[in-house]
Amino acid sequence: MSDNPSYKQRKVITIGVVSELTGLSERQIRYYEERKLVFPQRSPKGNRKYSFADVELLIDIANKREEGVQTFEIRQDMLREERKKEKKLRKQLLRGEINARFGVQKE
Amino acid sequence: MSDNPSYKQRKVITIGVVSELTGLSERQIRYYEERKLVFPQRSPKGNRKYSFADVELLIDIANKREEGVQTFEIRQDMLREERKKEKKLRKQLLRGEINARFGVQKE
DNA sequence: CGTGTAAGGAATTCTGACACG
DNA sequence: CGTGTAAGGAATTCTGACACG
Repeated sequence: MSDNPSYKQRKVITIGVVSELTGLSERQIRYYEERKLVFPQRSPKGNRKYSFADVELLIDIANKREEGVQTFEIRQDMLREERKKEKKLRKQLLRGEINARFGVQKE
Repeated sequence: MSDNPSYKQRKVITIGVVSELTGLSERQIRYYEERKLVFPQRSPKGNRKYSFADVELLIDIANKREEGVQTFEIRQDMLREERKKEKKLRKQLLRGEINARFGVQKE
């Protein structure tokens, strides 16, 4: 009751901390954004803010880069994955499985 | 599998973000630390880092302050709560309920 | 392509202190 | 007691660019 699991998604971590957490340089992190692999939020004054999910994604990216995978390919794979998930979700929506899974919410 | 729920406890949020999240001024947040209500971690260069749990605690503190509760009393209540939980935990340990609850981990 | 670095400026954070009440 | 503020310095972050490969 009240334990919000969206901690993982909240964008609250500054780039310096992300750098420590991932072992990547700030330069690298910003570059991966340029290549559309990560999408930090911006604070009012323009500072980047990342989520734990972003941190994990960046670690995955770092691993792929070590294997020699180019940012371009990483992006392709990510886009494919996304489409796959969307497709699945659309199917579920059609079948009304969402209600079934979570129980029908009556206001 | 692999979804670490310790997001809530990781100290990664800078004081500026905590201020936005809680509505408290940085001055207030630092003062509550002085009064031993919150315990941020320090980065190598001395910057404070907070967890989501800290943020929630600070929100609770803010609510109590609005009700006129003094930091001194808030601290007392927190210490009492802690002792209560420790007592409970000690009991469980004696009974071996920990293993029962989580299943026996064999390395 | 992916990353390092120096550059200059703007914003952040820190501490210790004075203020008011 | 709890919080605001001005002060001065140190660390952070930002962008655009040049460099190497």
